[in-house]
Amino acid sequence: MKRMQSELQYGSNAGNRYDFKITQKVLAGKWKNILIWNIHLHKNIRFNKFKKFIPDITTKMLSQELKFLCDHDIVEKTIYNYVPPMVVYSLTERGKSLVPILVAMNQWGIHNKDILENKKES
Amino acid sequence: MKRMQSELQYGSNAGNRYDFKITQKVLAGKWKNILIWNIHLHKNIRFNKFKKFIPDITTKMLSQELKFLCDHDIVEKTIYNYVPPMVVYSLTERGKSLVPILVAMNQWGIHNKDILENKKES
DNA sequence: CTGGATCCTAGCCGATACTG
DNA sequence: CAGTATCGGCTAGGATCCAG
Repeated sequence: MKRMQSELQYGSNAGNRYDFKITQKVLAGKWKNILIWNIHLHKNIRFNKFKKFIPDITTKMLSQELKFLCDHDIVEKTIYNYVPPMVVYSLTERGKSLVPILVAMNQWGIHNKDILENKKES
Repeated sequence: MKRMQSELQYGSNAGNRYDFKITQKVLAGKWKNILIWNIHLHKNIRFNKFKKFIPDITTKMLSQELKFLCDHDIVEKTIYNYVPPMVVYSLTERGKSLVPILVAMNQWGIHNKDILENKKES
């Protein structure tokens, strides 16, 4: 057997637990963090509004990532049976508890923009 | 032209700035955060010690990710011209400023372990 | 309007072998 | 001891089309 890993990679043995990996899983990828951030900013968003706020995203990725976040209890969807249908997404309590981390990451990013150019200033 | 993006994807227009993307870039992937965390825990580490603390990593990934972190001024390497050679890695000030974020992510992970199993409890 | 299903590609990452 | 080079699989994510 190569490794009897769970869903996430820990140090395999070594008693090390990298619990931040759980958080990373939820924020990883190109879109998840942007989606959470936008829902946070606007409190709740309808499906098509995302594409207005985030022009580059495709419906596939939007749908897929939103589903991921709902399945992991970060985001909550409310369906109104109108014609045409209306679906509103909002943050769960768990999702809201993620915001401070995104804020911290945002702050760090602002104070460290220069790493984008400065590749190795000898 | 499709999009005149910089190195990172912002919302392309929309005035939105996702500065946490900068931070994500530094913590992204399978190993970068684990490496930073281990250097933080042990203050400084020699190359081969990493493989002791992180058994699953290959030398390729270790070397590659360490280089990335050095190039982005997160990690600092000190070379001692011994025989055999000895190289020690430590966190820069910038790298240390990343630790609180990893701590926060770690805390969030500990308090939200259940998302790993609970896929959608209706 | 709100999605799901398919196909396809670039890049991440692992396995393995080699070097100063 | 401390790396680099090469080959290749897997998967995240984009394009496009279809559906309730």
